[in-house]
Amino acid sequence: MECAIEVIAEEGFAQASLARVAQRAGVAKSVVLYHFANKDELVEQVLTAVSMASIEGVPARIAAASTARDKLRVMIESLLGFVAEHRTYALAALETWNMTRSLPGRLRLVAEREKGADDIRDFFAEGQRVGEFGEFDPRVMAVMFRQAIDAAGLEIALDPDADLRAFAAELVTLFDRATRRQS
Amino acid sequence: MECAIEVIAEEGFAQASLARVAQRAGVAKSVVLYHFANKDELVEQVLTAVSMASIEGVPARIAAASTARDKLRVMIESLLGFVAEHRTYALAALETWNMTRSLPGRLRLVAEREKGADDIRDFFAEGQRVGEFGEFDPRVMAVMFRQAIDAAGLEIALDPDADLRAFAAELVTLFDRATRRQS
DNA sequence: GTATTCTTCGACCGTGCGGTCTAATAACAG
DNA sequence: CTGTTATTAGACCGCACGGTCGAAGAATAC
Repeated sequence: MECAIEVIAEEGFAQASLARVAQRAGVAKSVVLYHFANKDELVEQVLTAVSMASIEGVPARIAAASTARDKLRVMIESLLGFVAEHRTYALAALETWNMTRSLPGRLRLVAEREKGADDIRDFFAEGQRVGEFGEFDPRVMAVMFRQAIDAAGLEIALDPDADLRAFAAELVTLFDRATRRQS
Repeated sequence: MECAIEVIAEEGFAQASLARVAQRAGVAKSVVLYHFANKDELVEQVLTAVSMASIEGVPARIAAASTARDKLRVMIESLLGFVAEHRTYALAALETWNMTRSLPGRLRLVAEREKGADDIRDFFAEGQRVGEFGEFDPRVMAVMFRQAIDAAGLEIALDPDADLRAFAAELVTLFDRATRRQS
């Protein structure tokens, strides 16, 4: 699995054939299929593992923040911190998700991701309810939040030396302004 | 080519084989290769055609706007208007771009897209220079602008009946706030 | 030590891919 | 009508893919 993630991240999802993954792991192709039943299962477990890893410890840090604005900052910094520290994982997640969207029969994964989006939307809605955020469609803001996280993955995909700390800081101020009250 | 765009948009880039495109066009596979040399050329021309179509008339409308904030609004509304009116084209562009990024040897196309990103970055920088925009990294803002446009494509990919007009309105206010002066 | 289970390997299979080639046909120029 | 060119169809090729299978080797249980 580790090897699968590496291949996807470094060579792209399209190049991540079972043979290529097996070669990287130093085993025969059939060994991969012995442990994973079929390729879809491999991909699904990769996606699950990566997304689990990406949000590890984030809920705790969010709970430690008192205000909604602070939680928002923590979320951005945590997620981009993960991308920066686990570039391979982040790239694999980006690649896999992009491909998964178009390939057929992956509705379960899409549904899961949408559920995560709902959580973020609810967070913005709650921030509005308590009066911290101004008026905006929380769903649209949630979509843009996710796009911002994905953008971090794109950054390191195009430039491995990208300064994600500065990028995160920019995103924090951007969303801070975008969620302000008053017109 | 029209058929290629349709297949990519409706069935996904991965399913858009030469045979599938030819079948859709009602011709033999070899006919496609007679007109396009190879698949890469087809993809490249599709991407070119779609991106040309997406910005058709946009420069004129931008020039008609006087302030930078107005130009920003016009850009968002124009691009999302295109997505709404030519969903097939927009979906094909999204699909193709996503795949192209990972596939090898497509550096030319990536470079072209990056040039377009530079233009948007310069637009934001100019807006800052004349004092209309506040302080932020124009490159990051340009990245998020592009992500916002892509988000529109994702919207119609997940829900064909998505209300892009409302989505555009939300984006306009979002970016309007994000580019405001003062902290 | 033997029987059983777990794991690995490499050969193999069917399929669909991008791409080539040949022959037949349609369009057209003189 | 004739020669030429543009266009089409379909058979074909080599390749890489996901996946299967049977035999051989490790581990483990008793």
